[in-house]
Amino acid sequence: MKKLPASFYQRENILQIAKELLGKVLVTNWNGKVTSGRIVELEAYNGIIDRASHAFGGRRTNRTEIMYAHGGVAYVYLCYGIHHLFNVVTHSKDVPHAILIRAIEPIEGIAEMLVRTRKKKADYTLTKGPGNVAKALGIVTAHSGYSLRSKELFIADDGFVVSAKQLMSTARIGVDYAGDDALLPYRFYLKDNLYVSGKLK
DNA sequence: GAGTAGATCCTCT
DNA sequence: GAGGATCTACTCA
Repeated sequence: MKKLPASFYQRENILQIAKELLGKVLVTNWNGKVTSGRIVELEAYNGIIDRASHAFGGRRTNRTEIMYAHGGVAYVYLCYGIHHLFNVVTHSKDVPHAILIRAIEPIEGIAEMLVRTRKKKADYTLTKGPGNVAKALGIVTAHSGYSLRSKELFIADDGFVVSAKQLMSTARIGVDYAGDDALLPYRFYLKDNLYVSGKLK
């Protein structure tokens, strides 16, 4: 397990980063409770030219300020008053690129995830969907701005290789308000993975 | 199995 | 004062 270097996040091509982030392992370690999971679904938000992004048009507010930081930190925000959504900030300073982690496949600390999500048994709903990912990993808005190379929160490479056959891309979910930009194929996921959100087939 | 309402609160206008 | 990068549970069939 190797933590991804800062240089991984600070590249310019967010789609390239998004593809490479698939299959990596997201780990949290709050108060000694380790939970981790493999990233199986995510969406890219392509900065100021992306209508679906909070930073569209260069909007800069207290909330989105984190997106303008250098790559390699977390951007967490509250949606619908209930769900914490975890994003990875990429690119260099002042370019608000971010990648939303939509689903992971649990690896470590499943018992702890069950407690956090108040579920009775572990199934594919445990970490399916962005709201559940943050909940299972214990990520809340207070962690926004947190480094992804810290002791408590990081993304690592455990040698898992995503084959070209598994790599799927589609339009993003839940961004109908974004007009034509909602159609961009910026959502990436691993084919046939149970934890991928959206319609079950 | 499909469709929809309700939860619930921070952020920006 | 409105609405959102969502999820769950409940209804109805």
